[in-house]
Amino acid sequence: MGKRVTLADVARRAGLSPAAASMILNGRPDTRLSKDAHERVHAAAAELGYRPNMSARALRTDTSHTVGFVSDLVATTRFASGLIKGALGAAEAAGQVVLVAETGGEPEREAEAVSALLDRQVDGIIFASMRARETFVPRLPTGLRTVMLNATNELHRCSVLPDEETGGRRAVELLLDAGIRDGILLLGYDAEAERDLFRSATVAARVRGISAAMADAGARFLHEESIWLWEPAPGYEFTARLLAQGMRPRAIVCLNDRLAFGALQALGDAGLRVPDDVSLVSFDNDELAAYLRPGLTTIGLPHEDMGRRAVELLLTPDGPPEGQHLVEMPVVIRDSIRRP
Amino acid sequence: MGKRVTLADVARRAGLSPAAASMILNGRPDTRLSKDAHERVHAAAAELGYRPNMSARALRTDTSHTVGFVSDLVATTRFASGLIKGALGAAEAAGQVVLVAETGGEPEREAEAVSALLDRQVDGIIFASMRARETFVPRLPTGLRTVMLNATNELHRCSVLPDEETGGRRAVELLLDAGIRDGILLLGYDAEAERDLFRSATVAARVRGISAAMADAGARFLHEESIWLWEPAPGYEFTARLLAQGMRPRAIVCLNDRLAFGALQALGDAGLRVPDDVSLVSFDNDELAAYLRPGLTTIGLPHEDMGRRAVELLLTPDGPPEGQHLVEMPVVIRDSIRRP
DNA sequence: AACCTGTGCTGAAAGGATTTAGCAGCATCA
DNA sequence: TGATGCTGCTAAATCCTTTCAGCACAGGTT
Repeated sequence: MGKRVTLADVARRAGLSPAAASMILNGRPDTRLSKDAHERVHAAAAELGYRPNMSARALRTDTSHTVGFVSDLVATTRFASGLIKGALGAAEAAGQVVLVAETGGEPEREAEAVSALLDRQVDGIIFASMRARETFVPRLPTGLRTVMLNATNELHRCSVLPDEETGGRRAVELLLDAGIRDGILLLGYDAEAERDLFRSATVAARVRGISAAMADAGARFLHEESIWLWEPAPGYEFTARLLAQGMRPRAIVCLNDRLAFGALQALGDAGLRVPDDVSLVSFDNDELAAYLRPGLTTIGLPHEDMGRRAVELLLTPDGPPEGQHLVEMPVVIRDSIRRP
Repeated sequence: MGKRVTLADVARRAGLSPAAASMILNGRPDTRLSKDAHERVHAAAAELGYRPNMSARALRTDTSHTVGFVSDLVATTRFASGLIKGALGAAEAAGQVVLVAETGGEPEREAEAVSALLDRQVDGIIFASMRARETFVPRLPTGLRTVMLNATNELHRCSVLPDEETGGRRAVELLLDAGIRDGILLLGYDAEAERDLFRSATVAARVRGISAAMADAGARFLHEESIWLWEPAPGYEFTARLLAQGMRPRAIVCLNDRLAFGALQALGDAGLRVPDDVSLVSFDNDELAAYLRPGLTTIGLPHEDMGRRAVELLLTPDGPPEGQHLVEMPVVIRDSIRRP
């Protein structure tokens, strides 16, 4: 029953050919169809509630108004879903729809996912990564639009990344603005980490920004503690140990919120109050950061903005512009830095 | 360059008509094509790396091997992305691909999203909800397959829900198994909450299971504390107040992990140790639950299983079977319940 | 009168798969 | 010998949209 309305139905009702109706509905510029014809077609389309059949259109034009989103991980972190959410929003705004695939980072699944998307004639593919910065991408037909999201690739040069360097600067600046220049402890930087595929580029840039801001202020860290695993437990242990050694920092920069969580507990156990005795600033704006008391002031990862940006770049009329597109990291002020 | 391989190419190479090739590749049962023809076609397809054009197929058959996933919220909780992840996995296993749309729960966006999916001839739509149990669904063409995920709807009778009642029982049973029958405190139940659209059904079933298990064991709660906002701060405050009043529970059942987080802090501040002095069990298996020390023993929400299940139901050959399909909640044992 | 030039529109093909109807050849049967 | 049935395959229509080539007519030139 109730078959879908086709272009032919619209054309018939407007007393025109499907060809004319098609041109009019697509707003072809150079056509010579009368004003009257335009009105009749639009009226007919509206009255019948016509919606074009995307499969037919895709078959003919090889564009589906659909973008592919291939991610190594989807559910593990809020980061991943933030990227997707941003992408969905931008796609919706552009009248597109998003095909999502998860690959676990396995090249075979990735190749299969890409094939499945190409079978459906997606207009472009976003490759998002949660774990590796330089990311594997299967061979693709030339001319396919691609954007690397939180990732880079030799062959696919348009990528969207958080502006970690500026973010790093901001963290330090927050402390400086609070009048803290000395006695700052850095928690989490690991020279080894730079060689790690996962966070190498991220961490390097973040630390670069931190160092630059310190240097600009003519300040030096009281101590830099390398920590491999950025989780609450090590954060707790290292902080507790330093405190036990008699170190009395005025502030701690933690390279992520989970370390900060641990540090916060250790400070509490040592009878030190945040932010009165010690200020704390960290990175990521983890869900955690809002739960803690005091709430963590943190430099957030701009998940949604990045996802949004990726779609916008993908749909740029002339194709995605090459280059690293840096997205500003939000400064989330809570209560872990003392008021000046 | 390098145009895609079409069915006609395969047929030509196999020395047959496209019709024959189509039947063979689709494994039509009643056809009378020779064994030899079968082999030639499959060989040709493999050699050329043929992949069918889904748009063409969809145009002809009105099936796209694509499922729609319409969700009110995508990024807010791990719950949402877990549902998606599960759906993606099951879809991949079934050779399908997933079109995701987010609506914010707004009927207009929802209607638009559904239209966009129907334009692409999806084989069915999953309606997922994070916030409302009885969920709005726009009018749909008859015959479209639908599954409600973490939601219910009058007209669309196939839904997937967590088995909260059994989950509630499990929580209590964990305490009973640890030899704790008395001095149990219930934190979070709110009679008012039952009337709240969001978690009404969930909470009601959860509490029903808890009560049933207690009754079965002939046990009664030491105290039941209603808390409206299930966040760490209220968890802390209510627990601290009860302790200050001199209450000394042997165990606390928290209706979610965030409350438990607060309770844990309050217990610590009062000098009580978990699990030695007080055992703690809660719900949701929030990210938080693993971070805390001790790790929270919790009854998890089976996000991924639910997402997976929804796709499986959607693709059931005879259409999604009506009814409430309950998914078992996992018991996540950590260290917040004392060993017996 | 023949020739252009615009104007406003249409016919038909194309895109790639599926599916129905049916053709040719051969064997069987009466 | 003609009818019948089976086997193995193909021609052509169909799904719906887009797009190229071009038709018919009006009005203006030469």
